[in-house]
Amino acid sequence: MSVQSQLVVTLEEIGQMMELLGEDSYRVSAHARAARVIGDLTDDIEELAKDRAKVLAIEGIGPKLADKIIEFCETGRIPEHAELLARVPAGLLPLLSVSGLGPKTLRMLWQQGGVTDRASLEAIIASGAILTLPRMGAKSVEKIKQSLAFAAAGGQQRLSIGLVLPVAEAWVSAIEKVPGVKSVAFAGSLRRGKDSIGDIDILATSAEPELLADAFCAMPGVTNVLAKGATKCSVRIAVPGMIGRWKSKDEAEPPEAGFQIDLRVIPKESWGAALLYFTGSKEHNVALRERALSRGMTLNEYGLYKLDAKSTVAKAKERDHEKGELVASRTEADVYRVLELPFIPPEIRENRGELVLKETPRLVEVADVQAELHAHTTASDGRLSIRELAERAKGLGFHTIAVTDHSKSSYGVANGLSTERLREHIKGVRRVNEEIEGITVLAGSEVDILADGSLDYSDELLAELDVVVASPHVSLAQDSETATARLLRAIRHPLVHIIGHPTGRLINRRRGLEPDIRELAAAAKEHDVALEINTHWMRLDLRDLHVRVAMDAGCVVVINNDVHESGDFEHLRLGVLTARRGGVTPERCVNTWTAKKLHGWLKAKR
DNA sequence: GCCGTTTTCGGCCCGACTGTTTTCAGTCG
Repeated sequence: MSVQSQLVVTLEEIGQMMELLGEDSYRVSAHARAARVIGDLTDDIEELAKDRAKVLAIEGIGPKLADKIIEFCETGRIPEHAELLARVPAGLLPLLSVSGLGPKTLRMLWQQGGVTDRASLEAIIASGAILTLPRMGAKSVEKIKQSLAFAAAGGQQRLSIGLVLPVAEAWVSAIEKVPGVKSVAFAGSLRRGKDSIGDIDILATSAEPELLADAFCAMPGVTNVLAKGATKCSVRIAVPGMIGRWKSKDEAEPPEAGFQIDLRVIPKESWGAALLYFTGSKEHNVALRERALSRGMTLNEYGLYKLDAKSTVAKAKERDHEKGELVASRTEADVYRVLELPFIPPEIRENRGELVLKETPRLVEVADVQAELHAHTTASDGRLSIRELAERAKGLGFHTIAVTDHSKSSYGVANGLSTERLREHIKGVRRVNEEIEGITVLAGSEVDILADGSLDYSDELLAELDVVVASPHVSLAQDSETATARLLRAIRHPLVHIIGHPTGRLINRRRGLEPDIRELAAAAKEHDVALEINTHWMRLDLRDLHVRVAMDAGCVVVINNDVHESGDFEHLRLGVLTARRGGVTPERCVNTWTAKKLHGWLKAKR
């Protein structure tokens, strides 16, 4: 784990332990916020820590937290963390993530019920002793019991957006068919395009809210109704945790994940305010509400209200919005406009600097993508022939498709091509390119970056190819320093155009390499190499924060579907969401370029 | 513990639902 991730965990734990000790909630949230901003940092925290002023410049970091952060970077520890660990049973911390168990309840269970970990919690539930504790009735205990069982079955994990998006879309269509329903949309992290999703938030307007609530809770697939009210319902459904080619043959079918769907029914005049509110992120919302307050307004999910002259913050606190004049609520854009902001695309609503934008950024869109530069055929481990691949790409309106089958080291796992087979394959690609009209078919390779950073084919052979995608496939547990050196060597190779799925991570399955992305991005900029955003739902690699680093460094990216079969082209939207989260504009994404510009870029390395 | 176009002290976003309560605390998003 990098120093940055270790620091994030340490700060989070300090906050959690303070919370369990019942300390001031603002100190608790200061630590939680610090953990988040450190986690989001695209600068090297160890570098920053050498200059106290730079640490203090981080939003939400004051003198005390700055000292703790610097001490951690210098010594690898924060004394306060150890002191707290001596006072709080370590076994309590994981219980905080059990749904329905909050800090107050856990603290009470600890101090009055002797609970110190999961086992002791289960014991007082089994013995019935828990029922004698304050606010612990039969229903509450049953909920805790269920949540524990649910967590033990692995039910609380986030799932890849690629698995969740189709489920959410199916639910939206089902809800649209309920009588009385007017508008339906999903919001939350799904709308923001995060790579993994914890639950689905759906927003609806209806002429008959009660009917909708009943219908929603009775939908096929619902395994559990968690809450049901007039405007808000929560249910749990089952979602397969894994599908497709990433499951090894001897692996048992993974358990279905219990997944939560929240439905909010709102008046149609509040649509924009509600969509804004439920899309989040929470941090973006908090920042918006603070902005509203500073302008004499208050924002909630029903609208933006102007407080009259004398009623500023004090009036807002009375939660009496009847006295305020509604100034915006119908569309998100209306709310932003009154707050003197441009429309902020959902993907960048993370309170990572988007509130200083003067105009809406023109982020890359699915329709901008005109080329695929990473595709496999039956020559290695793909399902399509060269021609089928080219026809499919042409059907999507692409001007260019690159055939990039695996290289020789991947023979065992992906039927990688020997030198001889690649030479034959190039001829086959050239032939199809001659025969087909309306699309350029390029000869390339997804060449393995070996453990030491060397490439899997000779330079002489690579020079015959139009496109070289260099990717790591093996030795994905290397330490950070080795991984950085390995990838830097590939970036500096004069014949390489693209670094494919740079970290090799698989969502929920494999951590992958943890190279210094800042160094890679700087080198990629210098050598004009594109870093790939691999769109496969299991990869989404580069991930959003890495993309942001790449954009900050001034380098270019490519959004590649890593096509193995026809359906893989449909992953494009996932990669585009990730790119947008990283702030990618079309001019910085090589496969949105015209054929002339893209081909010129490729030829510059030949 | 942080922060400042009314503040260097006194604030810190807002609302729905549940369960255990006779008016609200806790959790969640």
